[in-house]
Amino acid sequence: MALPSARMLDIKLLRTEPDLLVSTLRDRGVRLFEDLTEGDWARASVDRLAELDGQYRSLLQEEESIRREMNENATAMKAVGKLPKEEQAAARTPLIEAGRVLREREKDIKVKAEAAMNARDEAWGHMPNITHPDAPRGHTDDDHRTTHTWGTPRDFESEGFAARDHLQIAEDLDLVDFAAGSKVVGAKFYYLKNDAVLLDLALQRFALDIAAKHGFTLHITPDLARVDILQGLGFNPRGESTQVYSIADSDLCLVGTAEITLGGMFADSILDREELPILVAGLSHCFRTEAGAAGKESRGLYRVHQFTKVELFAFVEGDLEVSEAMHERMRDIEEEIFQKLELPYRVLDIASGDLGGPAYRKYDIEAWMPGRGEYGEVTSTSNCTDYQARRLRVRYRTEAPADGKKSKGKNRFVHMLNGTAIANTRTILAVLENHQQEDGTVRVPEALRPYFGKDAISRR
RNA sequence: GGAGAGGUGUCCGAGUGGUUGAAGGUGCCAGACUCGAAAUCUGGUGAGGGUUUACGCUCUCCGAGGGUUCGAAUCCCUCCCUCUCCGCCA
Repeated sequence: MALPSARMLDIKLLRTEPDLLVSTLRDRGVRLFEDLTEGDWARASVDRLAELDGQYRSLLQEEESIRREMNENATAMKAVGKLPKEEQAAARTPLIEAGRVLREREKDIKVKAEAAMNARDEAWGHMPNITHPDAPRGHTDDDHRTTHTWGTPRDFESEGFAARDHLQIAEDLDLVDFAAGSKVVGAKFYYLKNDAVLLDLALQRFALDIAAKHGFTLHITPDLARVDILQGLGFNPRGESTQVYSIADSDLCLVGTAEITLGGMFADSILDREELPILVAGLSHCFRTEAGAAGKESRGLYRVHQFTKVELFAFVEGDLEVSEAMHERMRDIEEEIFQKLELPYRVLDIASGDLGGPAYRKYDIEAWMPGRGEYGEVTSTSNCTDYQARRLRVRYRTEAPADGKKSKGKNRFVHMLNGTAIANTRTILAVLENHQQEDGTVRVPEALRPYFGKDAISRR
């Protein structure tokens, strides 16, 4: 399903809204060209893009005009068959000769046009999505806007004991085996043990039930996907600082999230409008290389190479009002989950520089993590508008305008949204740390007990 | 892993190297009939790109990529995928 060219944003924006693209690049801090990084690099980048686009289009027109001549030549050849037999040979000869010449010219121009297109798309492919007007602008973690908080972190001091971090709790209750993980696989792999196994499964089931309650169709997805699907969703498996594990001698990658497998489900298809919105939830394992992520957050379960996650995904009509409403809804579902788990959190409206390529707007939920004494990311939900849909060609047929005319509906790109229901390791971390008790056990929140089967996590 | 079949438009499904962008059906839209609906009948309906104020003109697309030819859905090569049967296996 190779794409003719990478069209992450509507290329027409380059001709109609260059200023919007300039501010997009500026807000996101995305440099498209290595030699354009100083001064008004954003403006210069868009100018160069426009130039590359112009070069391609003029070559394309040249190529098409030759094609038309070739077609005319072939049509003329057909007419020869109607001439008297003795005249046919004489009529054919010049046409065959003309056809040969045209074919050579076409081959030549085709190579040039293709090269021009690749040059344009190479740069265009790195153009990120435009940004929601209300999303904060900036490039550091301090630029995120806290929209609201929920719950109050416990005051362990007043409760009379010192909070332990999840590593300590896990060791005390024999819940995680990091040593075996690094021996058998490598650093940042782990085995869950004992009650942690049951907690992991309980969280999965708990999240799936909430997803189903909200109308999401449940899936267990593959843990691998093709490279072109990953690219369609805006992931870069080939980059040098990639987060993606690739399978040798194949075009497959281990998925870093079920966003990939869910989002790819309708690649290359035209949906009926009545089917929308399509809400799917997917349970998958997630694999991340975490290249260059060594540092203070690397201990324990916070940043690991493999975890299990329940992901929410939505395909909605290609209308900002619709997708923005769905985005709020997905964030609400995430909040519902963490409220039921009784975990204090704050919600961040992510700043432009940290949105990544596909997202138009992104909300993160950060749960309170007593072991670190700060909030840490546990979920993330993005409205990617039509950015991913363009590359994957996920469209839907709009209704014909009710004007009584014979005009029919147009095909439009859907808007695609994703969000975390539960990322297991980080949620386990938050549950252990927030609900630890003085006696060393961990209280299981009410909502989770039917799934966990007990009211406390304890040592076996 | 062995043997075979096939990949065509929203979907299903025809297709002889040259009025085939593609029969037929389905779906959809409009109209007729009807109190209304169903059924029936008539007509219209593929996608993407370039160009144009617009009407329009034009290019590409029949799994993907090459090749043969004046001309390829149709012939050749490579690859991918799907299905059926057999074997193996959780």
